[in-house]
Amino acid sequence: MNEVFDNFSYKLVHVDKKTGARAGVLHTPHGDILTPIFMPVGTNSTVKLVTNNNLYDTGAQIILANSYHLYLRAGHKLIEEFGGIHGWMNWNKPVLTDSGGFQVFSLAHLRKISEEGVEFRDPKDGKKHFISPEVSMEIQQSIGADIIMAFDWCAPYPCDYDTAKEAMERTHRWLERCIKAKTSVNQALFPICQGAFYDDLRRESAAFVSSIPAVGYAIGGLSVGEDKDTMNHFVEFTAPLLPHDKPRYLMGVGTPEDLLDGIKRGIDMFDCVLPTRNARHGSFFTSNGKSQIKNASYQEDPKPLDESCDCYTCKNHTRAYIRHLYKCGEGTAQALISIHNIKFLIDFSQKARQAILEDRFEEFYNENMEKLS
RNA sequence: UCCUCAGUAGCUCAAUGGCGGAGCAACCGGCUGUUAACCGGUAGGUUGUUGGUUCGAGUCCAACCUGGGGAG
Repeated sequence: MNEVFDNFSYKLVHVDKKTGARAGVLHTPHGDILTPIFMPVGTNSTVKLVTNNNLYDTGAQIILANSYHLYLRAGHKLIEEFGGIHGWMNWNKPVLTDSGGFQVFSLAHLRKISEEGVEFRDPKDGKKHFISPEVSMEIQQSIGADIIMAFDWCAPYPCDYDTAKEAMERTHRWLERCIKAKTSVNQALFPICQGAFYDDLRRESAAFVSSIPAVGYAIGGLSVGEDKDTMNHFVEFTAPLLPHDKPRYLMGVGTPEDLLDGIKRGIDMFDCVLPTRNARHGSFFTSNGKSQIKNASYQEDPKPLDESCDCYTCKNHTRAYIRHLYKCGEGTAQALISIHNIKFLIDFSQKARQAILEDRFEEFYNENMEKLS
């Protein structure tokens, strides 16, 4: 089993004395990742509206792509012919692919689940496709990301106990099938803890996934519509049940506040569509909370999006200019805000890391939570 | 000068003689392993003007004003 992990290692560098927040280094075949880290999402093998050079400039250390979307278009076999996702998109840093498990949740009305797997209808043309743990592994191995995710059943919120239990147990059986189907040694398969919003299920799922040797472990099924207190409870409850010496990935999270809350509770990796989706919708992060470039108050504002940010956008452009572009429907505005939002979250995760290394994460947490609210 | 068509929210247009609406623009908000450059909310009116007919007029009648088209 060990040879599977030869190309990966994780070193827990420091644990903040007061909070237990963690700083680490995850070594992958395409480079090291300094945790805690925010990972931008590039579903279709591009972080929407952001070119690679701009993405490198944000300090992105690893990006996500999606198996389901790339299987439908352009096709995982084609990507494999282009040298896997790194060659395909000419990105030389680590990549993580999601398994399609989130689409069990997000495309709930377009899919049918069975023990064997999930039948999806393509939202674009209605054609049926069947994805099983084995198919997901095949897709993800062709795509060739450094980190691949188990094919899971992400349950909705709210979710009754019986369904939550069924989703969790099936996720566990599917995990075993993923492990059996996986043959590549240059990819780390992360198991996913499910269990919806029930302590006993979360405990059982955390114990199950922890019993399986892996480079890192994910917490799935959160940030699916529940309130913050609920999410924080289940992160706080679940994270300590996962192996202490392995990275913990909280899937689909989040906002700057969510990063603070997650890191405080022992999370090491985050991904979220918010920085890019919100950018396309005109919303940007600042040290003092999010705002909307559409607001009339920015019409003549000569300041950058965030005065304490040194991203390409903030170094070069004013709020007035970006607002003008946005109101004119110029995609450049969305691209500029995307760059800013991504760098903002990555910087934020790395500042948190520095605070952890210096045993001052609690102050960092309090100070930023105050400013962001 | 005459004929003709039109005039309703910032814009483009709806509304049998019976509570004046929509889309866009404006303003504001939401978005969490992307079906999302999306979704939602708010505001916005002396229906060109003045008279008339009518229980009741954006709607019918008259005059005028403004604009388009045509004739001379």
